[in-house]
Amino acid sequence: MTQFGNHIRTRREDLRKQDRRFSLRQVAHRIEVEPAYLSKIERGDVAPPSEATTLKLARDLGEDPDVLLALAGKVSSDLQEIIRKRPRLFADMIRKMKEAPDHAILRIVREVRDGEW
Amino acid sequence: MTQFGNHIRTRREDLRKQDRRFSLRQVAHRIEVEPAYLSKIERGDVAPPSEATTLKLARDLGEDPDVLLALAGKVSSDLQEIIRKRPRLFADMIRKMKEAPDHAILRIVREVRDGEW
DNA sequence: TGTCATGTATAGTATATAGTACACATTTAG
DNA sequence: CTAAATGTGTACTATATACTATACATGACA
Repeated sequence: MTQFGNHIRTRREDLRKQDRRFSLRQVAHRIEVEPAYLSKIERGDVAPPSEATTLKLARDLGEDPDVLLALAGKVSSDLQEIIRKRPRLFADMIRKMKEAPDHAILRIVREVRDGEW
Repeated sequence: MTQFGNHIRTRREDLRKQDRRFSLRQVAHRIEVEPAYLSKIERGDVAPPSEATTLKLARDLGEDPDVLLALAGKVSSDLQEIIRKRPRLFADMIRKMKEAPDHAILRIVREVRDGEW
């Protein structure tokens, strides 16, 4: 199950149909890794790259960073920091939200955005 | 700033006043690490231990696992998994909650617990 | 006063993480 | 038809992570 590799290879090839600059080599150059390495990543020959490299990749391919990190089996370090500052509170909240349907969570996000406190 | 080490040394020594079984060596034995290693952890001579070892330590010392993991600079892998399953939703929510005061978050936890969806 | 438990210093190890470097065969484009 | 660009196979490497093993000095206590 090399979700990550398949995903970015598909995405890159899609973009490439419109824009030749999305060759493996050119993407690799822009995100500053060796072409051979990106090749191995796309084919699932190696584990997904570091957070930093994943984020560059997300930007280059126009993908959601959190989604791409999730596919890489990671959670953004800025989120982790937020949790670590109030571990009990956030751990509790997240575990409770585990079973909540999307719309319930969305409603909460909306409420908080509207500054309900 | 070796928060983790200081914290568990203090905690262990506190417990020890009531119970001789909280010597460094005996705790180390129960959580299945070498005494020398636990010693170095407590003095901040090495980085905090793995998640698994931190959890054993939390149990032995009667501490909140999420808090101890936070002091170790980590976030519980079960929380990470929850986030990774719905990355956009949870990333959004957590970032919005960053500025929210504790009582606002507590209210939300309560609402969700009461099954408001 | 000897022995038993305690904490620690020193040295070493296995595994994972995150890549680089280079050569090579194949496609693509002028 | 050839020069450049493309993707990939192979062989390394540096650094971090997470510890173990052994030996030793110190203090308690019976």
